[in-house]
Amino acid sequence: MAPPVAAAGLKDKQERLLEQLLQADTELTGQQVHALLRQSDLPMGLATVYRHLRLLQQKGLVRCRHLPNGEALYAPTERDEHHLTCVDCGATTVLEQCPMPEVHLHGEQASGFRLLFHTLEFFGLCSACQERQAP
Amino acid sequence: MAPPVAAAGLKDKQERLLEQLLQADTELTGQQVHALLRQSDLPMGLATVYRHLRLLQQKGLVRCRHLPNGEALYAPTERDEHHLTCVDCGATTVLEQCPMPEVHLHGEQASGFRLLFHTLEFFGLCSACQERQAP
DNA sequence: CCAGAAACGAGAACGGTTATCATTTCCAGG
DNA sequence: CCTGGAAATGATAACCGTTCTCGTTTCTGG
Repeated sequence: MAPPVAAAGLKDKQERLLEQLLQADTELTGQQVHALLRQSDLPMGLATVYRHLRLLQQKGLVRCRHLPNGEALYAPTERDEHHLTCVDCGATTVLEQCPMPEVHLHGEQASGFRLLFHTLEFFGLCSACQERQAP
Repeated sequence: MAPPVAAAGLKDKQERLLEQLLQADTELTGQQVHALLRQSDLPMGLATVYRHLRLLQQKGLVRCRHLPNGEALYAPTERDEHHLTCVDCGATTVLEQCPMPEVHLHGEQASGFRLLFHTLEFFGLCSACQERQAP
């Protein structure tokens, strides 16, 4: 009956983590997830956050991409978003639709691999950065 | 006439860097490039290597992707390779052919962006890691 | 040959991620 | 209910690749 507050340690932490990612409207860094959970009813240490984030990846539930600066961003796999990122300032735009709707590797190529997810990212210079370095 | 040795400071460092990447048969990390150049006839500092690597990216001549562990790998854009990476052990396989031969964003989506390159990476579990965690 | 600007590079600083390891939580049996 | 061992946890230290800083060197073209 009660809202999702006040409950404690009921849900598996992993579920909770995934939930957090689903709720967010953007990709989150490990630290951000940690910070959000920190002030929820089920806080968990940074180490645990990263541990489960990796496990979720191995289950194919979470996808992870890296910004030019090396930061890692996590998002639920079911959200099939891809991005356009400026190589200079790092600004990223979400692409409306996956330019590659249905790509699956030819079974053979993926010898033995169990495919979990893919990342398709585009890089370029945003107009601002183009101008800034044009003159 | 003389082999590429003994010459010095003739070529622009940036060209040299690109050359190094072209010669290599795999992607290289910034540190590896630095190390290689270190024992060539045109050594350059680590900072310089990274500086130019970024510039080359902005020119669309070099592509960069990140391994699950965050390391950055550089390769010439003209080498249109993509990979299959194990989320667990990090092992990567080169895909024979780009599963997405000709993708260009609809001009509109890339409002203002000047497209330089893309990275399409697949992630999964290699057979070894699948077995290791199966039992 | 000279002054100002751009490029360099050695080493310090950074910062996100991972490893450590002592402690706590689970659980299946006694 | 106890109990002992295994797995999970988390505070903190360690890592390590990358970026910054800043004094020095190299270019440029006047």
